[in-house]
Amino acid sequence: MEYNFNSIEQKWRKRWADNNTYKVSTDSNKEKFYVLDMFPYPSGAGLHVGHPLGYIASDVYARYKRLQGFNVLHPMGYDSFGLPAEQYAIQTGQHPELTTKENIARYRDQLDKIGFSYDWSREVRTSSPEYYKWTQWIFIELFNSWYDKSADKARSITDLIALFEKEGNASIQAVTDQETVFTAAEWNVFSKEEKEAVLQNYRLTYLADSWVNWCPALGTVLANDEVVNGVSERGGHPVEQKLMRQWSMRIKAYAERLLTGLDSLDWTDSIKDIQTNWIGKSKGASVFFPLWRGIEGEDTSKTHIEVFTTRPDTIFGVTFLVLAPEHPLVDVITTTEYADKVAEYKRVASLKSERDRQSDVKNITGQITGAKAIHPFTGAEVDIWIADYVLASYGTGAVMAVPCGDQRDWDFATHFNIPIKNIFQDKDISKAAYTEKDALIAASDFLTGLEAKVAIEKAIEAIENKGIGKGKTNYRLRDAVFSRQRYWGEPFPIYYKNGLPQTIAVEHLPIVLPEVEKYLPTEDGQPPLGNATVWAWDTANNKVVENSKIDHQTVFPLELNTMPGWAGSSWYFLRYTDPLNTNAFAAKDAVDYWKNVDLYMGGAEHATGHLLYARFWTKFLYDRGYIPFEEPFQKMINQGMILGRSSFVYRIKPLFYYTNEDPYSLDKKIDIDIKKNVDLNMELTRQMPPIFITYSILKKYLNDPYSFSDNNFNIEHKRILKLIKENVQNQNVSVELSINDATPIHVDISLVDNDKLDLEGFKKWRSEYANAEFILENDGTYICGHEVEKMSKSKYNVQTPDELVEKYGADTLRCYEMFLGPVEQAKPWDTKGINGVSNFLRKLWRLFNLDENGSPRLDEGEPSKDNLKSLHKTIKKVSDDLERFSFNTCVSNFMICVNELSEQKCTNKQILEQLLVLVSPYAPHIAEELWEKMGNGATSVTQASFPTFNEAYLVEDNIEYPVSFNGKMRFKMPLAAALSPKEVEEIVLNSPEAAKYLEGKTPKKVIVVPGKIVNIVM
RNA sequence: GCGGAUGUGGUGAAAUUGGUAGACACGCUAGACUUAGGAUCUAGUGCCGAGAGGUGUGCGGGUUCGAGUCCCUCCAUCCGCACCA
Repeated sequence: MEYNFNSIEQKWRKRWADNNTYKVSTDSNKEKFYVLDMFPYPSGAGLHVGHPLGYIASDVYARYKRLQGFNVLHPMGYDSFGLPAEQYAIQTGQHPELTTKENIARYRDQLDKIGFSYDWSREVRTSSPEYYKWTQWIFIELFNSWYDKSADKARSITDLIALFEKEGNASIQAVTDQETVFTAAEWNVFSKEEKEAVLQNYRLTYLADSWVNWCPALGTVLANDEVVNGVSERGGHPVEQKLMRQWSMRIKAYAERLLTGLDSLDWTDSIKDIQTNWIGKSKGASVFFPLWRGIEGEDTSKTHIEVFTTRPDTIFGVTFLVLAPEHPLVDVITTTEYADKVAEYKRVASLKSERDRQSDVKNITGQITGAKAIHPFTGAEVDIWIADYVLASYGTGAVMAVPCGDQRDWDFATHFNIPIKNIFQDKDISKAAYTEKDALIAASDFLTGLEAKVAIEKAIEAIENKGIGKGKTNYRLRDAVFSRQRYWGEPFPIYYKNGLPQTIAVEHLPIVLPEVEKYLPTEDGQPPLGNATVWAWDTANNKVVENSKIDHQTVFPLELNTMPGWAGSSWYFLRYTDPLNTNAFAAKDAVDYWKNVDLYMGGAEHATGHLLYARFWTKFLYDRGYIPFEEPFQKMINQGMILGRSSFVYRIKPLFYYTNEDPYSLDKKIDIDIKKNVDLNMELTRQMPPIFITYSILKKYLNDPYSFSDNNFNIEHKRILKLIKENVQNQNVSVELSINDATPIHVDISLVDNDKLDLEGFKKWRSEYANAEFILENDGTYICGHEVEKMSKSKYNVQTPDELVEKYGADTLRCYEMFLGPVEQAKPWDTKGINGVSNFLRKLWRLFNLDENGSPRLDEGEPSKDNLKSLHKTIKKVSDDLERFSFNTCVSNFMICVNELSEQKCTNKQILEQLLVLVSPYAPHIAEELWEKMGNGATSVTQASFPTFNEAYLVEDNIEYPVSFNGKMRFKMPLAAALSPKEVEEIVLNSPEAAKYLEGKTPKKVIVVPGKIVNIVM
């Protein structure tokens, strides 16, 4: 009976769905295992073969864990809010909800064909109100929380208010933007507005004016990681800086924990490094430099510039200060003498985009302000400069310049002839700054003679004792802007009363996205929700009502922004544990049981976005006691991208010229000739069929154009040339067919097999190629060129999983994607090898020796020693390999096993049954079918147990010892495994094979590694 | 510039703790069978060489009886960060 994958796979897809084979429940005594794929955004383009790579790997692992007896949670859903659907809506007027639904249906259809073991009853969609109700709830929880540094966790804002009422804010250790101090008495008489203004500085999500990446074309704000090279990641539109009132997330509060938490995670170093880098921790000190404005008698004791430095040990090397041009004190301190120049410098700096400022490193610019600061230790006066190499957004926006120890300061000082003071013992700083930390400090009062490490501590101590600063840790991580001026996102559960944000109680959630007529920003620049006519909050009836009812008494305007893409994806893994819960984001027992994700599979491109924000929200929910773990994703594997293999045809154009006018002559009439010839070519080329040259001839030419001669052309070339000549009526016209301007043209990969072009198909592909002529190989084929590129429609190299499932079956596709190579690695997609995998499954099928009715004719007796050895070798290899996520080598070993069993003509039932279980995570359909045919119809192979490895079957009586001389393997010698190293040595040395290499000499040394190798040193 | 990853046949790759480099496939070559299918089977296939043999894991060096694997230097490709004080 033939292996008919199409009907088998269809049958089992239906059977699994009907029987709820992959449904899991919390209620279980089994140990849990949580396998999750990164949330896909359902794009209109559907899936190509690159997408399922990670899904297949995680599915194989999930199935493997099930066979091992774990209760495996393996869900799938959609990150279904997002810009593309909105862009499409703007263009077509089609509601994003509709396109999103269609795209999801398409995704689902494609996913279903691959045979994944998802529990679809747990599907979630971020854009469904039942889901985003809880996204809104988390937002409110963040709004109602503050970060207590002394407890090092988030706490309820009501605790904070109680503290304010009792003791004011002076002694509260919080992560806050609050600068002024108030007493309990003062707090208690603050107005409601004043109180809220203060609380905004403490809340974990808060309103603030912030500089944002404004994208006018999209009418929205983008996060830093959504901006690539100054244009929007999606769409490539220009982005500018704009000050806007926005919701922000106080992620900075978690900077330290996000950093230290990385140690406990089983992620790649590369991702951890990216996050470490992004958080950007630096230890040092902030130091106050008192100002001296040069005006006699003025009290300057209260005015100072705060700088941040990581090298307080070099403070005696300070010869000037530099402020960022945007620093608020610049205008205050600049003397009248330099006012114009400073204003001009600031103007020029403001014109430069962030990108220009970054790329222009070589051009050193700066402006002296005329103001001077007092060195807090030496009392010396130092000039204060402004320069755009200092960033307003980092540290304090001011640096103490130590030109002897910092290269940028050195460059600046050298450029402007500022003195450089050397404070390093025996180090030359005439050519460059000395930036290493290994020098002894010199000429630095109490720091002289100390090493940097000691001196840093000493300096901080002195700074703190003197009251001129303190040790400080700085983070590069910024608070995250959380507002988007978009339609297709979660609405905020916020309305405004007297301009103050008010939250809506959880029992009235979700606040459902309103209908709008247009998805664009309003004419007066409001976000798209400004177009909604029913978008006001009625506090009396607790519902959304018409805008016309707004009276600012009981009916108030709702927030017009929506949440960013990362809101819904920051907690979705929690929802899968209890997706239908209407009373909580998930029931406590569900979260407590499933906990965090054990294996997370997805791309590395979310390193600073999703993976950081999800960690932040998880830590927050942990702090507030909602979940029992601090990290969302314990182990992560980043699958590599699958690249496309594009195929090319090469078009050449004939060159026509008048015979009586040599095209290469330098005649006086050359201009006229050229024009005549150009006209001739334009006219005649249009009449000619398109001509394509096979790649192998072209390759010869490209490899060595100089020695390429007409002899390399074959008879085809002459035929075409003749054909063209016949087409030209004019007798005075000559023609050449040169290949040096051959144009590569992408050709659809479905027309190419093994680099051979389907000529008839190609002619039908495009009407302009209908009469194409080809310069072919001698065997009459056309060989295409190829290149590895990203998969894209325009390159005609997209391979969809659907086509392959149709042609080879889902099991073959699954095995082949795994067989390609290590999952983490980027690799080109090439269908060439898929036949090999398809053959493997057919060979597996044949092992079962099915008769015409599909009943296997198997041997029910005891398996042979060889059978057992082949099987147990595979059990060991496959379980070892799966434990280290080496999916590709498993497939190879299945092949080896099937090859061996075929050779042994094994039809043993026990052996084949266990083999099926081993293979089932990779090829579930064929495994189920054969499992059933073997008489296990009552159960599914998914309920089987992973076979147990028995070492005994692998024990060898004889070992083929490789015998090396000086490390080079010369011959092999079969010897009894029981022999001692000494005995092995003797037998080998006395063998005739060895004599050949010994040449009568006595070896210097003989090394015998029992069971492994013999090495003879001559 | 800094940090990370990767580099092995014509191709995808394997070699888990230093122990037979190239398993398993693709492709290619030759052959068998055939009602000519993109089927199946057999043999061969890193490179150089007729052969004996030599040589070989990006380059160069080192440690070791033995190195794809460990150490040092350099090169290339990809990714991330980048005036970060």
